[in-house]
Amino acid sequence: MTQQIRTRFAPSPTGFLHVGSIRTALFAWLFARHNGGVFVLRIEDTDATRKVEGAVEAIQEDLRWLNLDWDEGPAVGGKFGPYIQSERLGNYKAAAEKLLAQGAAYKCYCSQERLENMREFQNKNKLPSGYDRCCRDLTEDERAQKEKEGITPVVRLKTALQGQTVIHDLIWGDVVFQNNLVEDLVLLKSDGYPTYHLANIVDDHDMEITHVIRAEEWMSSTPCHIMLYNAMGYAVPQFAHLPMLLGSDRSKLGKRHGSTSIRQFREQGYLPETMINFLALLGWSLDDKTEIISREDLIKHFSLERVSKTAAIFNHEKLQWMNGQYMRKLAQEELLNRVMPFLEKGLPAEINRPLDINYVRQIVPLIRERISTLKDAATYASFFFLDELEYDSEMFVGNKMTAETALKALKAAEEKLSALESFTQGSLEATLRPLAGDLGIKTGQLFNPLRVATTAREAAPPLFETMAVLGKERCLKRIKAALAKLAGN
RNA sequence: GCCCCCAUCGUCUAGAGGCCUAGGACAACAGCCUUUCACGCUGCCAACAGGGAUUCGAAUUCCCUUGGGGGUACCA
Repeated sequence: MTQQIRTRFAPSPTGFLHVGSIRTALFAWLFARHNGGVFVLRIEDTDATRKVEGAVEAIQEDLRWLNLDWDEGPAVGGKFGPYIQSERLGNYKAAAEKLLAQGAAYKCYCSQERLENMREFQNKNKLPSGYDRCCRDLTEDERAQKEKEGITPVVRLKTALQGQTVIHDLIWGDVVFQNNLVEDLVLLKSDGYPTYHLANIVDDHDMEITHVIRAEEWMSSTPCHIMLYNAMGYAVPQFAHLPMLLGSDRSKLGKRHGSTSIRQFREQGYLPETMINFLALLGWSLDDKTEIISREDLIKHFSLERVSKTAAIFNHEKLQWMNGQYMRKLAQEELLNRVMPFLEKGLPAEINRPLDINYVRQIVPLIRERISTLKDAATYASFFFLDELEYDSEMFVGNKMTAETALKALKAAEEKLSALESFTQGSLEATLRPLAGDLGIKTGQLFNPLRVATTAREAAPPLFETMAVLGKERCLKRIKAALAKLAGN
């Protein structure tokens, strides 16, 4: 019986979750689920200055939206709780004290100013960067002196000065670092909070995390983490560093690249299943052809071996295409339910709320092939709801068309339609198609002005279905308005 | 500057020495379908960064160059 696999996602509550973080969460979650393991959510709020109000709740909401469930963490608890680091401060302090006592760490009294000067000097003289270990070998007297001066020290790790540390990464293989280049990182800040480095190691150990799955940007501090594990007498977990997510200019995906928080994608009308599928394929692939893959298959087939090492650019076009795929795959009623809130929110203010769901139910099949996000529905379908349409008379005069033919066509259509009892796709087509012939014009020459009259759009769903949904009264009213507009020009 | 890493079509990727005249997808382009727009379908453009080495044989192994990314905080 092998050890139960436990992974965690450990975001800091500094705002809405970034899609890159979500990708990390997804991979950690998939790895746990694939292996029948445990997925832990832990909040890393050790930077008091960056904490954002409500972020802890927002993180959970986004994860729930994506259906990435956690077995232990905020809201669900667990035997290793609490899962919020600011509630575990005692643990880190104890760890720091233990390291201090065994001589594996030391107090550093250097001022910010001195550190800045040091960095500048190092850079200028092409020296390796890192703390110069000024306080590492302070004598008892020197330390007493500093304390007397009232300086609150930080605690730094006493890293090995020689030899090398090897990371056995599940994705990158063995990566070797020279120990003398590993910095004496700060473990405990002067405000009493731990840094990420300390808190992370202590919690991952206490929470029995077996696989640390995190972003590539953590690679370079991993040697230090390994030293920390060793100094604490902890077993070193397995590491898997995920390749970066880049923006279109190949730099770290950030605000400059448009939407980056998962919340923004949600608000733009992307489906959670799209986001999961899309993100899973950023750095992982099943084979040489699979693009659309279900959550179940993802769990079934996910493996770290198939994670690539190359950073990936976030491709919005492909995401949009994929969202269209998922939207079209949704059952009619399901799509209706998802679209409703976006219509309620996105339709022009003058339209009466709440919307009639039975009316929207007729509209959804007409627009589903024509929109690629839920949000698109509001702009695309607004003409179904508006009382007064705004016509651009140019639109009536399309290819091989004059205002006169358009006027003639609309006039004739109005008469025919007024007399029509049943207003269905079939009856409309049966009435209007022959009419074109009677008028001696092509069907397009009749249908196009009619489309513009009833929708005020050049691109709209199929005419007869659209008119049937709009209903006789609305259609006639719009045709009259169009006629007036045309006559006026 | 210093440390670490990466390198296949514009983009996401398949490829773990002969199956590769390098496959799939998005995008682009050209068609078909069609009352518009879409959807769908068909076709097409397009890549192994460069140079050495190993080998009968290299996209696949090694080295160098170049390019790119990440780190270099009392942030995570």
